[in-house]
Parts: sequence; structure tokens; C-alpha cells
Amino acid sequence: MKQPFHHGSLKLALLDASVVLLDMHGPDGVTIRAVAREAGVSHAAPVNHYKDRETLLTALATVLFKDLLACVIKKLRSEDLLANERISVFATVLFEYAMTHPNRYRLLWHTGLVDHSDPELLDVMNQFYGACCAEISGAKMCTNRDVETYAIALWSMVHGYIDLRLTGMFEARNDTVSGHPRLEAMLELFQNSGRTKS
Amino acid sequence: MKQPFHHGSLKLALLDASVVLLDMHGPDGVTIRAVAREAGVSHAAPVNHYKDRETLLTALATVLFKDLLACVIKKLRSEDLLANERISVFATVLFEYAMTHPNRYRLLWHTGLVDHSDPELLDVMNQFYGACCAEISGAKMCTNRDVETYAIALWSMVHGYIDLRLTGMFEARNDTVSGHPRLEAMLELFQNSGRTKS
DNA sequence: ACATTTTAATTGACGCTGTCAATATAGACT
DNA sequence: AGTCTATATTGACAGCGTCAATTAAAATGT
Repeated sequence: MKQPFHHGSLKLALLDASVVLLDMHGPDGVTIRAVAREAGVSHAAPVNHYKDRETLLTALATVLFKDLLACVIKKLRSEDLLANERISVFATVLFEYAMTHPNRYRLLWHTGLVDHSDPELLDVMNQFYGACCAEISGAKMCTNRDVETYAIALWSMVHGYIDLRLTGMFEARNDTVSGHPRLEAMLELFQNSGRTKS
Repeated sequence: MKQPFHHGSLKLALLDASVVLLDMHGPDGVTIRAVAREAGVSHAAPVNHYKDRETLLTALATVLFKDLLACVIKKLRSEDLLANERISVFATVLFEYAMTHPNRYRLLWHTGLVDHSDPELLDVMNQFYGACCAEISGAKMCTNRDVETYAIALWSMVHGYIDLRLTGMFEARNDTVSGHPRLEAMLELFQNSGRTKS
């Protein structure tokens, strides 16, 4: 038994097709029927693997979130960094991912299309939050009982900036190939907030 | 001439109907046909006033954004506040608006449904940004050339936190009827970032 | 090996949507 | 009155999500 059925492993092929459509046409372009066409199967074939559109897009978001988290972890491991640099890397990887794949980032937070109460997705998001807390904690910029506040503030700031940028505010004139001056200035501001505890 | 036509002023009635549907069923529930039904007209009547769905929802978002801005301005005028308190009020009004009317807040930033390059909407958003900058500037927490960075950081943090909350992260256990401890802690953190310039 | 059961894919249908074209009607203007 | 414009209605079309009925392939049991 090499191929379980006609197509082989349609479940994975549907996710691949979804990413292609997502990048090309945005979240709204990832319809069940379009995904089926892209994968070369009939319009109702996907229902065997994902019971409705929300389920498909939630699975897709879960995969993308895992990729992004892996991306962050890999980058943090590959370089020898100071604690405050690690926070910058965390933010920068997120930001560059969003600018490189705007539609993928949009899907991750699309409440109308993705079910954010899905256990598997929730698990990845909590791992992400955990990683964020670990970096804040490692930077020793606040007391232990403030770690969550600082972590939420950092994530909120980065996510909020990305979201505002993706809607067209604060146009790209801020950015260059070698860096993101605005983001870096904001990160410096964030770091400063931890230096006044006396 | 009291009523220009059958219905009177359908253009406004459509916006009213849209808000009702938005609050009840979210952005996806605001379809042209549902709005027409809610307003008691035929399914193609709206096309005379809004040429397509995106145009209708962009007009709706513009109205809601104006309301929110008016809300902020009114609150800032009605009370006698210190500069740093004004920043908190700015953030808190935004936050409470989003928690009271989550679907309205979601629509404001829904890139798939709203055209954020629309001149009228862009104008309101720029006024909003201007108001944010004015408060940062008034608080004298940074040099003039850093005002934009601080304003963007503040708006990003508040917007990001709202957005994360609306997707279900950081559940409401943080909030009480009298306050929003987490938000307040984050605002204090933000204020601290301005106190290290020596 | 053959028959049976389970899994996976197809086809066709339904009601919903956005949008357009054709039509009808109310009001304003001359 | 008659004409013109703005506004609303009706009907059609394709695309969508979803379901039911059907067919086909693969796994299983004997």
C-alpha cells in the first residue's frame, strides 16, 4: 500500500493548494471549490478531509502558525545573541514574515474564517506566547510577576504595528532592505520601559 | 419636497440597517441582500446608493470611525486631565469601544471588506492618528522628532492588544467593571519608556 | 480467491450571495 | 401637458458552501 486512494494524500495536497491560493488571492480566495480545482479534484472532494470551510482554514492557519514559530525558534537558536537582541529578533522575524507573506499573516488572525478556539490551533498560539514570555523573562527587564504584562505589551505592539501596516497606514517609506527603522525605534522604546525600575 | 422618493432617505436607512446586522451577525452578516431586507426594500435597491458591497462597508466603516473619534474627543474635553492621564483615556476609550462593540471594531480593520484607500476613510484615520500624536506631544515624553514613533507605538500596542483579545487570547479574566488592570499596567509600562531620556 | 465493508471521490441539487440588465415608477423641470 | 432624471423592482446569471445519492477503490473477513 503506497497510495491509500486515487489521489494519494489529498488531505495534504489541499493544504498545499490552499497556500498557493492564499498567497495569490488572499483569504477570501481560499474557497473550498477553488482549492478543489487547484488540487484537481471535484468540488465536493475536500469534505471528506475537512468538514467545512472553517475547518479547512483553521487547519491551514495552524500549519502556518507552526511554520512561523519554527522560524522564530530557528533564528533564535542559530545566532549568539544578547538578551535584548533576542527580543528584537523575535519581533523582527514576525514583522518580516508579515511583510513577505501578508495574506498568510492576515489569515492567522481572521476571526471570521478561522476558529481560534480550536484546540490544536490554541496549542500553537500558547506555545508562541510561552516563547514570548521566555524571552521577556530572560531579558530580566522586569520582576517575575510583571513578565506577562511585558510579554503581552511586546506582542501587542508588534502585532498591532503589523496590522496597521497591513491596512495601509504608515507606509513602507520607513523601511529599507537592510532594516526597519520605525520598528527598531519602537523596540528601543520598549526596552527603555524596563530600565526605570529602581 | 419632504421625501425624495418612495422610501425617503434610503441611503441613511441602509447604514442604520447595516449597523444592526453588524452587531448581530458580524461583518460577514452584512450582505447587500440582508441589508436590503432589513431596510424593507428589494434586493437590488442599495446599488443606487452604494455601487457594490465594498463601497457600502467602507461607508459604514467611515461612519463608525467618525463616531469613535468623536467619542475620544468628547471624553478628552469633558474631563480635566493631566497629560499622562489623557494618554490613558485615549487608550481606554478605544479599548472599551472594542469590548462593547466587538463587531464594529472588527469591521474597521477588515481589509477584505473595507477599502482602506478610500479618501474619506483615509481622512478620518489620519485625523485619528493626528489626535494620537497630539496627546503624545502634549505629554512631553519625548523629543519632537520622536513623537511619531511614540504615537505609533502607543496606537500599535493598544490596537494590537484589542485585536489579540478579540481573537480570544488573554481572556477577560483580567477585566473588572471598574477597570482593565492589564491595559492599565501596559499603559504604565508605556509611560515609563518616556522617563529615561537623560 | 471471493464477498463484504469501509473509505474516498463524483455528481447533482439547494439556497444563498454579488452583480448586472431590463423594466417600471415617482418627482422635478420646462 | 410632456420630458427627463433619479430611484426602486424584477429577473437572470455565475459562484459559493453544503448536503444527499451514487459510484469506485481499497481494506477486511471468510
